[in-house]
Amino acid sequence: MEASEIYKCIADPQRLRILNLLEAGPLCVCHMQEILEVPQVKMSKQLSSMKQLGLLKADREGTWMIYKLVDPVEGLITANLCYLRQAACAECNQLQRDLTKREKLILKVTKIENDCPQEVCQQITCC
Amino acid sequence: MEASEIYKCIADPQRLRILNLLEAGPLCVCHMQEILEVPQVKMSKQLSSMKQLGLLKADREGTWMIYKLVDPVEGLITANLCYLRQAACAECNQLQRDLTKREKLILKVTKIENDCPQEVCQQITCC
DNA sequence: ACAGTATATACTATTATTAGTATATATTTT
DNA sequence: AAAATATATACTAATAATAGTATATACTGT
Repeated sequence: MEASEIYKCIADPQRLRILNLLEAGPLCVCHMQEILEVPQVKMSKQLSSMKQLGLLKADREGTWMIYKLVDPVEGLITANLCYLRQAACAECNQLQRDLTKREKLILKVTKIENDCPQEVCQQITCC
Repeated sequence: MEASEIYKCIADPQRLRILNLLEAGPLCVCHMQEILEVPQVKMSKQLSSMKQLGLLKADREGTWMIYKLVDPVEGLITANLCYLRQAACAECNQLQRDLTKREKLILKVTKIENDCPQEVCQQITCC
């Protein structure tokens, strides 16, 4: 895979947010959709293009589709996310907020609604 | 400056090559043009867009325009270049070749032709 | 002032990317 | 088998990015 393809992916704020979320752990489409507040089509199309690129993979769990980060370029994505999460720009702040939102959402669907994909709710570190 | 703008810049192989060259030291347009083997218009337009973005700055020296890297995002560009220069992809190999070509060109225009911008030929480390 | 060299810009044509609407598929539940 | 939920795709419209040709500017040396 060429480096420019990865950068092209990161270069879109929406896609960067997706990478940021998935770096923290697998998520299904509808939850990402809820966190990022985007229409379903857009989310689905972005995920499918990133999957085709080789940056993500997906497994079905019932009607849910669970997406995961692959990071085929040996740490390039991870290293950049690590940098961006503590950098100072509007986009970077958003990444941090998204992670917080992710935590809350997983807790809610797991503990309150009791309706969460296995692979997602397994991520809860403690109570 | 937003992160996505920098990534959009890096995402173009040609622009990445420019950043890679300038990270090694200032260069004038015609020399970059010679190393990258691209038409003058293309080089000029890319440089001007990168300058407008705030990634580069330029100083005139006679008829030459000397471009320099700014790296306003505190190490983000440098860190990625550092990574890419030793990574394994076609684009990454090109970066290394460009640096070699740069060395040779600077030596040639300095020592043989004796016709090199001050700021450029100052970079020669030793004989 | 003129010719030569280096660089930049305006304008146009071409191609790539994104967004939106509608519809389709896959799975589970009833 | 029908309804509900989650996700994906086809198609079209809109927008952005790139490339190319021609021309302009800026400086130097004669």
